[in-house]
Parts: sequence; C-alpha cells; structure tokens
Amino acid sequence: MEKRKKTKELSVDLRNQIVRKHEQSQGYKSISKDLNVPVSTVRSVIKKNKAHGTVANLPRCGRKRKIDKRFQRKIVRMLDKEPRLTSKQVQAALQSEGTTESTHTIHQRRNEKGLYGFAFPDWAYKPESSPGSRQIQLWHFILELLRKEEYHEVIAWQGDYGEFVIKDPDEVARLWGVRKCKPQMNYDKLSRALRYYYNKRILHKTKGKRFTYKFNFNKLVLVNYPFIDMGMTGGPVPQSAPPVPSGGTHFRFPPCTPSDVLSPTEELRSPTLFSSVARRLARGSVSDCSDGTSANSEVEESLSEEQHRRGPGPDIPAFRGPPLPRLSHEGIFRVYPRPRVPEPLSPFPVSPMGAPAGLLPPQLSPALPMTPNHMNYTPSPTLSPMYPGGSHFSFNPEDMKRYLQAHTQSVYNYHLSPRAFLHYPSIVVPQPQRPEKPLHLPLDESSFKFKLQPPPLGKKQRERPLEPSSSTSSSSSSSSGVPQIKVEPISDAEEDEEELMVEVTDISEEEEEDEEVFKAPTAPEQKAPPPIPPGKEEEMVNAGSESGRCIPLKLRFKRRWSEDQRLEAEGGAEESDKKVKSNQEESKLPPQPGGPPCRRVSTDLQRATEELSLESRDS
DNA sequence: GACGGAATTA
DNA sequence: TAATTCCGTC
Repeated sequence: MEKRKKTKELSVDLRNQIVRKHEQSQGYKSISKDLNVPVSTVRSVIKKNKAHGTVANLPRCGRKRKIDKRFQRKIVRMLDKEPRLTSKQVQAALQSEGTTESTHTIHQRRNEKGLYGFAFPDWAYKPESSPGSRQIQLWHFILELLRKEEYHEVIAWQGDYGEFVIKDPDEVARLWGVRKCKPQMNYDKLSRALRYYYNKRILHKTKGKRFTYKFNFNKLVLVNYPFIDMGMTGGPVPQSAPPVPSGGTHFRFPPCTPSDVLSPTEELRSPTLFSSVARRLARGSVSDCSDGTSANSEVEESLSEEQHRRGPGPDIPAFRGPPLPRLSHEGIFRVYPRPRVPEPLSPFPVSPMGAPAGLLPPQLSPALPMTPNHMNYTPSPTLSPMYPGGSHFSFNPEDMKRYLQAHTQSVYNYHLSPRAFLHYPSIVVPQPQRPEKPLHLPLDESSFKFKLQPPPLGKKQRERPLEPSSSTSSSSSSSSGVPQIKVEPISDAEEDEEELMVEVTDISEEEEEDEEVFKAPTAPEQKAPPPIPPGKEEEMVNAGSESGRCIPLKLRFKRRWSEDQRLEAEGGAEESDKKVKSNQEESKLPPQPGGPPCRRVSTDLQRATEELSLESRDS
C-alpha cells in the first residue's frame, strides 16, 4: 500500500514535469531524456493530459508544428494588440490575410499564448449566447447577465465582494427561461435553483437583503480549476508580473483516480481528515462542469453530498471564538498589487452586444480588468470580481492563484471555505487579523477542536419525534451542566466561520465508522438472535452490546448523562475532571457502576434498555 | 421572501 | 447531473 502510494506520488510529479516540459514545446524524446522516462510514458502522459483538456492540443513536432507556430505567432500578435478580439474576429482577420483557421484552433492558440499549456476547459468556451442551449448553468448565466451593462437594471453587483442583487426577479427569471427554453420559468423556480447552489458552495444568500446573493468565487475557481498548483510560486505576485501566465503556470495533472487528488503529503497532515476525505472521494468524483468535458471536481464537491443532506451551511454553528473583523479590500489590494492589464483569457467571450465587431474598445478600457481577484478591486459598492463595465470573470490561472491567495485572507471574512485550501498545502495563509484564538485549519490534528454536533434535522426529522440518541441529548440540554451534544445557535457574526464548523461536522458525521471505533470485539454468541422486528435494530444493537464489551456511542452518552447527573447531585466541584476520567475509564472498563457485571447477560437489562430506547423515541 | 423536500425532467 | 416543478413551512 505504502509502496503504491509512493509510486503514485512520483508519477503525479513526473506527469507534472512531463506536462510542463511539453507545454514548453519540448519534444517527447527530449522530455524522455531529461526525465529519464520512456518515450511511451511521455506520450501516454501527454495524451492523457490532453484528454482531460488541461493541456492545449499543441501541434505535433515536425513540419506541421512550424506551420502552426507561424499561425500561432500571428494570432498571438493579433491578440497582443487586441486581446478582446473574439476568435471569429481573429478568424476574419486571418482570412483577410489569406489564411484559413478554425475558431477552435484560434481558441487553442489563444490558450497557448503566453502560457503554453493552460487550456481552459471546454465549458468555458461555450458560446455565451447560444439561445436554447440547455447546457448553460445558472451561475454562469447569472455571471453573464452581471457583466452586461444592459442588464444592470435587472441584476447587478452590489454590496460586498461577489454580492449581487436581482433587481428585477421576474425579468431575470424570464431571461433564464428564454435561455433554457422554459417559458414557465419564474423567480420561485429560479431561486430554487439558486438555493441548490448553497450546498455546492457556489452561492449563498445574503441574509436580510431581498433578492441578494453572493458568489463564492473561491468555489467556482476550485470547482473548475481544482488543480492549479498554488504552492509553486508562492508569495504575492510582483507588480511587474505579466498579465497572463507565462511558461511557469502551475497546473497540475488532473487526477485519474481519487487517490491522485490528495497527495500522500497532504494526507499526512491529518490522516483522519484526509483519509476520510479520500474515502469519500473514492466513492465517486463529481464533475461540476456543465458539459462534463472539463476537469474533475474536488474534495469539497464530494463532501457536499453530506452537506446536501445536512442542509445549508449558514444554519450550522461555527467554531467558537470572537467574530473576526472583515478585511478591508484596500488591505488586500495593497498586499497583492497588480497592474491593470487586459484580460485576454476570459472564458467568457466578449459579448457581441458589448463589443460589436469592428468597434473594439481601447485596450485599457474599464472593461479590461476583469479578474476575480482583488488586485483591480477598488472599494465601491458597485464593484465586483468582474468589472461592472461589462467585463469578464477570469479563469486565468495566475489570476486564480492571486485570487485564491488573496482570499485565504478573506476566508474568514467572506464565507470562503478554509477547506478549499487543504488542497493547496503550500499556500501561505496570511493571518494578519488573527484573534488570540487562532483559527486552525485542520491540518494539525492535535490543535483541531472538535465540537460534537448532531446531524441537522431534516424536514421529516423535525416533524417526527426525535430518535433515541438525539432525544437523549435534547433532554439533557434542558438540564444545565450536563454533557451533551451541543447545538449552538449561530449568529450572523459567527457565520463567517461556518465553513470550518462544517469541516468538523463532516468528519464527525462518519457515525458508522465512529461507532466502529468504540466497539470492542463482539462477545461470543450465546444464543441465536431472535428475528429483529423492523425499526428495532438499534435497540437490538444496544441490548446486544451489553452482553459483550461493545458499547455503542449512544449508550455511552446515556450513561454519561446519568453519571453526570449523579455527580451534579453530589455537587462535585471537580466535575469536569471526573468526566474526563470517567470517559477514559469507560473505554477500558465495563461501565454501569453498581449494575450487573457486563458479561452476564441479563434479560432484564436488555428489556430495560429496550424500554429506555422506546421511551426516548416516544418522547 | 426564503427555505428545502420530493418527484420529475432532459 | 442540474435543474424544474410543486408545495408546505417559517
């Protein structure tokens, strides 16, 4: 197993190197020589990588390449002059010079321009206005509307970073309906779709503001570019940094298997966390991309299935600690300065409406800085990751990197998930506004504070009587000083830390496995188990556990509760100490002080346990 | 209005 | 899989 992991890691690294070299137009043989790998490996790695859409389909070696290079230079020159040229415009220009080139190829050349190898996934190039296209995703459509000035009366950026307000819900819904060929579309339905984004962490609601939502650009970036290697350059990008990523873009090879997603190094940081994450990943990776052609999704996505069950984040309590002050945009701006430069690489092509052919905006038009980073961000209520003047959401990897780096600061401020950064262990998380109580990213397990939380109640559970275990905790919560699974109310101030809490919950929710941990080997069977009546399996487990040393979690809580009540009655001042002790002892010794020996199977006890369970359920 | 479950659809 | 549709609840 160990060995296998190592090989995997090595191969990922190797693959990255191969890809990078290939991106730098190095030939297969040369790569093979440099990296001491067979040419066939190089070929297969590159082939695989192309299949994932992460490497631009670079022209092959040989004569054809030279021709392509010529085209490329031409296109590049053209795009240098006018980055906002659409591929069609480039095509037209080339045609006027007697060269025919498909827009697809121009797209590719555009990708290769200056960054060699970072190709945006196909979805990003979907023609933005292809009426009737059912492929477009709502968030994409929203972004589209947001960047068009003509819709600013309908929907616009407003308030916080990434926050937008739907000024005319009916109109937005209508537009969405038109786009999706759903004439029956209305805001109610549209908003339902938006609400589904809460679980995916793409969007969340700005509480108290009508029709106001907020993008989690972090999530969008990670969903669509989960393999941008954040760690390779590190630190702020110098002011002189080129507007587009140059040769050294760090784009990881997309994982072929879930185990590739998390390198062993990452996993080592918190075996519990990461192995758990990896397990989930192994259950299936989800693509968040509209046409399924693009990069895989990442851990967060795999986690979201649980979040989905659990309900939206904001209702989940956050970690304890004082609310963190919001970072000013200026602060971020200062830390990561960046020249205003044209953005030729936006996945959102210039709208034909926004930039009619032949009437191209000046290079430094307000529409140009269109990256979702803070660098171009000047505090203003109307500003957004995308410049209001009909600009673009940039998936330029360097911008993504800066954006993410800047956002590590704002993780605490903008509802961004610290979990997202687990994928990028090398990222330096600036902590300029740390309170005394540091917010530990769960990289260091020992410093990670767990808070037990019951799973949130679904609608059904809310309506139905509580389960035995939860009724125990809820009944215990009525008496003070009693150990309990604490459910803390979330305040708006705490909301910012919500994500971390979710992280904790994600792990602690592995209930089945947690129970396994507490279980001792089952006692030898004494008699054939009677058929378990439906709905009584749990009781049977509880009862059965009495016969062995198997103490299910729920029963442990019950015992803790009665024990603590007893202690409380005695007025024990060293209660907490005892709790810890008893907790420790509990795991070693058979509990039930004064009760019958654990090994003796008492039918009375069984019955009592069953009754208790039933009672709890009924209450 | 906002939320989210459930069933359904493409 | 990403909505769409409907609807009960807060």
